[in-house]
Amino acid sequence: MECILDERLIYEILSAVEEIPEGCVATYGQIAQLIGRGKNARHVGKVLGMSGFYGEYPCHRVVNHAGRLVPGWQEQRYLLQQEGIPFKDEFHVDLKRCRWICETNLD
DNA sequence: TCCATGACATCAA
DNA sequence: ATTGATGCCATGG
Repeated sequence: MECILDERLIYEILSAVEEIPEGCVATYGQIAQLIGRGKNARHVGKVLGMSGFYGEYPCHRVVNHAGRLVPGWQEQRYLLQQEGIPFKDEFHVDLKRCRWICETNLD
């Protein structure tokens, strides 16, 4: 298996994602900041895209800054609704109400 | 090294 | 809401 990204980065990202509590969602940028890499938001998405290869993670609880769901991944909406995540419309969650507030992130 | 790509972020129209 | 520009950083050709 060719290394896609630094093993450490992958570990940090997946660990952070695993911390997202049920009923909450986090943004890519938020996860990036959580692991001390605010600039690497894009890598978060990249890793999540292969998260299934590393194990099972609640990657459906990660959305972009606008609260938009992953383009092309229909099942995500279903999964989030099962957890009671509030939606603004078909493709956007209501970040104001379900954004994960993490102390590590608040500092 | 240069260029393209990506489940992104932020700001300006 | 949508589009474009810019920033960011790792990976791959």
